[in-house]
Formats: sequence, C-alpha cells, structure tokens
Amino acid sequence: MAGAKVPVLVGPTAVGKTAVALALAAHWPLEIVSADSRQVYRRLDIGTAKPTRKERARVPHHGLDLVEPGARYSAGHFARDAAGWIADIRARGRLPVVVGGTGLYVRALAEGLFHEPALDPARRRSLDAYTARLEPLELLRWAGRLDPGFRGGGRQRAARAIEVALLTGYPLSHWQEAARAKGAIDPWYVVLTVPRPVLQQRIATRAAEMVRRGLIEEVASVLAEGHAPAAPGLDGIGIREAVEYLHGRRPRESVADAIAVATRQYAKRQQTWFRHQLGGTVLAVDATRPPERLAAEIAEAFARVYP
RNA sequence: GGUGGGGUGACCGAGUGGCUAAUGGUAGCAGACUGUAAAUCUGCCGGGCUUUGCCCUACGUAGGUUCGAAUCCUACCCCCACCA
Repeated sequence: MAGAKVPVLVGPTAVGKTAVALALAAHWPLEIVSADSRQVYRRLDIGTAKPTRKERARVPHHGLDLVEPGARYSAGHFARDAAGWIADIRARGRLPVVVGGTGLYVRALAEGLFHEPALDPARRRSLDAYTARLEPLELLRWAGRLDPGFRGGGRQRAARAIEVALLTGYPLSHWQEAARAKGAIDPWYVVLTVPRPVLQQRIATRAAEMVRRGLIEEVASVLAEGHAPAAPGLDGIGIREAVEYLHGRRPRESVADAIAVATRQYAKRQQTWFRHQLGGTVLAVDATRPPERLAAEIAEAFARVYP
C-alpha cells in the first residue's frame, strides 16, 4: 500500500485532533484510523477521551474498542490491524486518515518494527511474573548480559529485552537489525501544535470535565468486572487517579488536578516524540484556529503534495 | 497573656558550627524511545561569569558570638498546639 500518501494527524492530547479529522470529512470521503494505545480498550470511554458516539456516526472510526481491559495489546498488533483497515478503506474508495497520539503506534505503522518471532504465551507470563519482582538494577544488568546491544532505558525496557532474548534465543538487538519490517503506509504528517498555555488550559478543562461526566463511576464499574489491578487497560492517565481514589489512596477533590498534571507531562513527552522521532514530510499547523479552517488548509496542502 | 513547637530554595521536607548553594520528594524544563508506550527511563533545576573553576545572593527580620553560622545567643515579627 506504500506509494499512496496517507495523512497522519499527530499531536499531544487535547490539542483537538479529532475535531480537525472530522472537519476534514467535508473535503474528502474519509475514514479515521485511531492510533491511540488507550482507546483500544472497551468501556473506558471517558478516561481515554474517545470520540463520542455522535462523532463516530459522522465518520467511520477504526482502532477503538478492540479489546477487553484485561487484554494486552501492542504497537505491533496495531500495525497489523491498521494495515488491514487501511486496505479496506482504500478498497471502498475512501481516504484513510490516521489520527494519533501514540507515537510508537504511528511509527509501527509507518516504519514497521521488526518481525517478532512467536513468544510462547505461558513462558512469557511466568517470566513476566518473575521479572516483576526484580529490582530495576538487576533487570538492567541482566538485560545487558543477555543482549550486549541493549540500549538501556529502565525496568520495562530491560524486561522486554530479557523476554525476547530468553524466549527466542536471540537478543532483542539482533531481531531489531536482522528482521527489520517495512512500514505499511507512506505517511504525510500533520503535526498539530498549540501554544503551551493554551494546551494546559485545555488539559485542565478536560480533566475536570472527565470527572464531572462520570470518570470515577466508569472506572468503578470496570473494576467491578474483577480485573487485576495491573490490567493493561487500567494503566492510563485518569484511570489510574480514579483507581487511587476508589482504593482510598487519594481524596476525591484531588483527582482532576492529578489528572491534569499527569496529562501535561504526557503531552510534553508526545511533543518531544513528534519533534524528534517523525520521519517524512511534516506540515506543522497552529491548532488554535477553528477546526474547519485547519481542515481546509490541510486539504489544500495535501492536494498540492499529492494531487 | 502564659507554655511548648515551628518558620529552609516554586511547594513539601531533611539538615543542629566548617565536608552546604544546602539530602530527598513534588512541580517545572530539556531529552531518550523498535511489540506493556497515557508506558519506561535520563539530564538540568538560586543568579551570573572568561564554567575542571570563580563571583554574587540565600535557610522569617535585625543584631551578636566565632577564624567560620541555616545550625549558637539576643530582640522582634509570623504560624500552630495546649493552658488561661
């Protein structure tokens, strides 16, 4: 499918990506592919700021509500799924537009990761349980021994390096070099930016809104399904803070503020990623302006680049 | 009014004579990032400079003791607790 450019709208949370994507529907017959590692989880709608029912009715969305909160999803999984959706969208004669906040997911789709050999799920689970109990320092040392090419990065990345080395017999860095994958799309990046004070204001408003609209109740009901505290779907900003409150570890009135702080930090990391990690053509647009106006501008620029 | 406790860098909070521009933590800033990524990590974080170092300013305020004070003494201001 490479060859045909795919518009990829990226930017920090709360910058207004969805609104712009929806406005783009006035210019193209399009379908949206959401590259968001949290919105793949079912039911956690408020906490992950999913597009509303109405918005989804206006334009078909892909990549939402894919798995149960207890299930593990991943960048590689996303890349495969998204390649399929995109092919289907094209077959329908429409334009796929990738919209995302999860940098790694976008990269997995646009550049490809590496062909990961099958990892035995049972061995993986028991290894996970084992490494979870080790100190970060031990994990790092172990990862370095198993994979001389290990580039560091903390507990989680060390655990990943250990897992790959042990379960495949070859170090992670080996696979990364020897089994490179190709991207599934040829991306045309549009980076939405907004001055920091504006973004922080939007984030604060959104955090308060989430609580007001029932975030805590939503999380409580998902919790009531009996997921493990460490369930993959429960590990997200907003959800975490709600869980802390529900477990009596945080006063209710501090929830919104804590969410805003964590979101701000996350938005910063996203901006760093989009500033340095994106390969390919990039159009930066100031998202302070109305979505319709941005959409027109983006559509026009795209037509110039890819008539 | 009395007694006791306390006032430390944006915030919380260690530090009780030199090794202190001051441990930690938080917030903030910058960065990394190949299948958990809303994750996981790293660096910086009083100001200035001719930046392996130097100079200012700083631990409520004002004095004092000392070669040397955030640390000791005196007075004052403010906060908290209890007693009146």
